[in-house]
Amino acid sequence: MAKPAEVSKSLKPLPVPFWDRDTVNIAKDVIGKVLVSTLGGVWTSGRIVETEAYITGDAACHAFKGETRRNAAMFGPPGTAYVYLIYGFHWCLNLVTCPRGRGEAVLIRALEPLEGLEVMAERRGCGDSWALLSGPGKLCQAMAITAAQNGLSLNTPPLMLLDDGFDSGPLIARPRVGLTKNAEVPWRFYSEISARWVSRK
DNA sequence: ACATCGATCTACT
DNA sequence: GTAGATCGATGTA
Repeated sequence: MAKPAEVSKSLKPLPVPFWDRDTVNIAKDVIGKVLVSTLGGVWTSGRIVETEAYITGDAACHAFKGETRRNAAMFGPPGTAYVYLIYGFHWCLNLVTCPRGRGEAVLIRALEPLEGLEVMAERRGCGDSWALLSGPGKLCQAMAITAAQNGLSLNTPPLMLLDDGFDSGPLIARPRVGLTKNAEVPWRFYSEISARWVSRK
């Protein structure tokens, strides 16, 4: 689907070398990038403002005990989506990182709304832009992301990860949310200047 | 088979 | 602050 008129700057896909580093650094560097969904025939987008890293040897990582049917997409190529259901209600979107087959990923926790606000608000049943995408389950609902997108590339519609050159500035590192295992490590990151859009401070 | 728990969110008190 | 919605993976038998 074509870009809407208001998409201005030089939006470009992330280059292959972007993925060629460790997952914690990818979790930091993906903040500021633009996530686009064209699901449902509607262009919706948001800027990533909050992420969490999940890596090999990390007891909180879904891949910790090896590959299962649920987490299989985590072992796919870098730059693809791992989508899973949490608490029986909410879909969560992860970016699979590299190297392929290690089962590492970055959880997308919050976005600053950019485009398609009306559709996203309708899907969410909520008109407050600050609450539209401020949580992993919320952003999937707003962008119509479900298990149907599990394993898809993030370089082609319906899901795209784009760079418009935005500088997110300094990041804040905090412990990840909702964990019992390995709960202390500060592998949740968010942009200080975008803090109004994050799920929690 | 059954019980428990989890990378959540909303609505209520 | 906490109850409740409800799915899939996992552990115990």
